[in-house]
This record gives sequence, C-alpha cells and structure tokens, in this order.
Amino acid sequence: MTDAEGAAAPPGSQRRSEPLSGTLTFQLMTLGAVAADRFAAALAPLDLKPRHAALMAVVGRGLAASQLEVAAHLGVVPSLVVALADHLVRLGAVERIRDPRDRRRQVLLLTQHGHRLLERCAAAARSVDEELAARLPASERAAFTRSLGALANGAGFPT
Amino acid sequence: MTDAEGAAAPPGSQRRSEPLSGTLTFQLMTLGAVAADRFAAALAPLDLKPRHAALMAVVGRGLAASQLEVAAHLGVVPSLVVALADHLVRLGAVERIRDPRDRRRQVLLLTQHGHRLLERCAAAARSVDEELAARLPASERAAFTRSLGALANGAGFPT
DNA sequence: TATTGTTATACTCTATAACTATA
DNA sequence: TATAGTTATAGAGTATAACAATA
Repeated sequence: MTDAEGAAAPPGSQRRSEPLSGTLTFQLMTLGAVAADRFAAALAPLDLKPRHAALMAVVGRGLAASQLEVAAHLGVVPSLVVALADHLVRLGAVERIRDPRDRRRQVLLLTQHGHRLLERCAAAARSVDEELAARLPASERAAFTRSLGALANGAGFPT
Repeated sequence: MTDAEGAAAPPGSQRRSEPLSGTLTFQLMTLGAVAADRFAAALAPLDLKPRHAALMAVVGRGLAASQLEVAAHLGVVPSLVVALADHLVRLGAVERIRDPRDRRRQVLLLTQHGHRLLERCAAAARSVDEELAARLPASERAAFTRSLGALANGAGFPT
C-alpha cells in the first residue's frame, strides 16, 4: 500500500505527505481554541474570563499567593495580574492583603464568594467537557484524559 | 474512600470538587495554547503564522476555493482572509484568479512555491508533535491521536 | 437588489516601559 | 540599589461597518 488515502494524486507530483490537519499540533491548537471559546461563553454570565478562572484556581489551591507568584504560575506578565485581580476584587471574589513581613507584597486570597465562583467555573468547564466528549466513546475517555494530562505535564504549561 | 487526594480539608468546608485544572476543557485550552505558541515559533522563520498555514492547507486540499469559502471553512470573517491572502500573495505562495463565470469571485490557488511552503509547515507541525508527544508512551500515541481526531470532528471545529 | 471582495476602523488581549512604595 | 506592584502605552490579532464591483 504505497498509495492509499482517497483520490488519485497528480502522477508527476511530490509524493503525498502534507496533511497538516492530521498533526497532533494542529488538532490540539484547533480543539484548544474551540474549548477556550466555549468555556469563555459559559463563563460570560458570571462576568468572568478563562484567565480569571485560572487565577482563582491557582490562588484557591494555594499554588501561588503574591501577585508575582501568580504571574509566574500563569506565565503572564505581572501587570496583567493587576488587571485580573482588580476585576476579581470588584466582584468580591478576592481580597488583596498586604504581607506584614514585606509590605511590598500583595497576597491574594479567595473570599467565600470567590470559592463559590470558582466552583461555578469548574462546573462550567465540566459541562463543556460533556459537550466536547459527547463524540468520544465512553470507553476511550479515561485513557484520553490520562494521556492529555501526561502531555500537559510534558509541556512547559502555564496552568 | 470518601476523602482521598492529599492534605486535609478544612472540616466544615464545602466537600472538595473544584479541580478546574483537571477538566478536559481546561487541559485542552492550555495545551492548545502551548501547541499554538510552538507552532508559531516554528513557522516564524518562514514568515508565516498558523493562520496562513491553515489557509494554505484548506486551499491546497481543495476544500475551499473562493475567499468567502475559505473564510467559512476557517471560521473567520472574510476581511481577515483578504489580509492573510495578501500576505501569501506577497510571498508568492498563492495566486488570486478571477472566476470568469462570476467575476466577483477571487479563487485562491497555491503556487508551486506555496505547495513547498505548505509542506514545510506540515514538517514544522510534525516536529512540534515530536516535542509534545515525547512524554507520551509510544503505545498510547495512536489511541490518543485517534481520540483527538474524534473530538475534533465532534466539535464545530474551524479547521 | 444581493453578493464578493475590499478598506477603514474599533475592540480585545497581552506585553513593554516608566513610575511608586517598600526593602 | 533591588524588588513588588501599578499605571500608561503600544502591539498583535481579529471583528464590524462602510464601500466598490459585479451579478
């Protein structure tokens, strides 16, 4: 089977191999954009964007406290964290607390409302999960999710 | 095992369940961004962005001919296709040909150089694939790629 | 009058650079 | 002098709206 895959190739031409669309990279890029769009749409009623949810997640799980730590963890620039935190403070989801040992540091803390919001973000993500995975045989889902996790760790991911 | 997963939870608190970071949606979003960044970096020396590669791919495979068709296929607005095509024309990768039956239509055609460039885009994607999949046991890759393809079809994907 | 493509403009997201306050 | 945070500004990417040519 030297020449499979559908219609005839122009005989003199380059031996087929292009299929960019078949690469992992391309499919991850595409699906990632779809996931991001749907997640954003699901968060919109909460007046939140995916970045806000990500910030709340790292703060809520204690992975980062000061704004600089959050920026590093998210892989974004500190000035962006300021804007994201400003919004979350306006919503009453986080509080800024000056570290008494080093008054330059602003420690971010989820309020109770913040925890509830974060929970609703996660619920939104899970419901997008359902839509996305609908076409995936239930038997494949676990393996897929596990592989996806492995890939996410392998990459320099900016959770 | 009602209470697994690491450290103790504050006893009075909400019963854990948040892990936004464990959702398919979140991981696809994150990995998709990583894949897009790396692919963009790999394309930069060619003076191309992922969108240009996507355009060349749909035109090269005959999935869309007129700019409007390309826009629909890519899920972008027609004016963006104009800009992308302008750039590709400057590079000598595509030609615009007025459809003689309907002189409003601009049919996009890959030049020979365009085919070569598209091939190099695909090669770039495959090399990013290698980096990304490095952490994935070879035995899992085929299944993962297949599931990913299934998901991509299930979504309203804007290839 | 409707449609294809184009141009001009605006919006969103994020980064860079300059500045303030603490250390 | 160096660091955490902030503000002001700029850039990339994409959309919306107005317009031209053709149907």
